[in-house]
Amino acid sequence: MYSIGQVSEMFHLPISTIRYYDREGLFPGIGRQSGKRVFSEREIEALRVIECLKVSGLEIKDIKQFMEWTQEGAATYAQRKQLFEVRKKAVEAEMLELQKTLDMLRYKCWYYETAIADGNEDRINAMLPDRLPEKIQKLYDNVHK
Amino acid sequence: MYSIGQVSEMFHLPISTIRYYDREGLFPGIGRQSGKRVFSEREIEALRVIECLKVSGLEIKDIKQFMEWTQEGAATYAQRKQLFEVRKKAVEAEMLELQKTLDMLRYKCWYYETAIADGNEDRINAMLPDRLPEKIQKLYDNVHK
DNA sequence: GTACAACATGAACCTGACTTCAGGTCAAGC
DNA sequence: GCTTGACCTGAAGTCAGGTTCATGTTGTAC
Repeated sequence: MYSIGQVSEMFHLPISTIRYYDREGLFPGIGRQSGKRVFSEREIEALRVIECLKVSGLEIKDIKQFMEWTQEGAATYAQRKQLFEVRKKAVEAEMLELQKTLDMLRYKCWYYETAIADGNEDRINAMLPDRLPEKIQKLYDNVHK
Repeated sequence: MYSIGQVSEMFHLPISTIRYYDREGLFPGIGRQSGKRVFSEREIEALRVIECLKVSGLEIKDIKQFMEWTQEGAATYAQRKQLFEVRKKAVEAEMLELQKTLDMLRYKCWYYETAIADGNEDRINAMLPDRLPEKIQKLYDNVHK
């Protein structure tokens, strides 16, 4: 059993954020002791799931929906599973986009390294768009296709 | 040379967004023809960089800063290179976090698959926290450490 | 019994990134 | 010359996800 302050430290979240989550219904049925929130293992796991779903791109109101489903027991197993399947696909797609972004960043790093070495962009411009060093050409093509 | 409408289609961005970017200074020195914005290869490449930097987590005002650097020529090569290096590290860190998120999502998918098969969570709870199937145990440990 | 830290509340405020709105310009086709 | 479509503007509105504020309560330490 933890106080809001302890949870704040455990998850490196401001207290105001945790209270905001509670206000938004992310801890349905959280316990109270003389007015103070009591975080049990249930709420701790809820927070782990909240972090996960947030990173996956889910909005707070949809996380609330999920938390309501967990209150309804076995009847909502299927919905809950589907939610995680959908999030899994979203994260996989996001990773592909980040991979492409990384290629652009790597290309730009090479670009400015070269520009710094040359003192200008003339030599690079002469190589564009299809006479770049092999590895760099791949990055360039991947992003400028 | 493209009109704002053509650029909107090319990048699947609302016209209002492109105008907003211009208002925020993301196309310094963009051309005009009888009042209308003219997007040349310069602005097209700018938009590719904008998308990249946005995905990497950079804010609009910092992208504006970068665009100003590109106006200043060779004097800012070093700053620009460093910006991309920093973004590269940020994206690499983000990918690590997404990888962890994916492990949580995979664990939860297994969890609900199993709960659906069993009709309840009793058998799963009996396996927790360290008697899960080997592959699942790894996901679980990775997330609940 | 009073000071203090840690909690509580509702309401207002903030920020970033857009979007919408009301009204105006411009070139092309009829 | 009028309509139409594509463009323009500044100002205001929206939305998510918090944060801040003013004020109040509670349990413990001195």
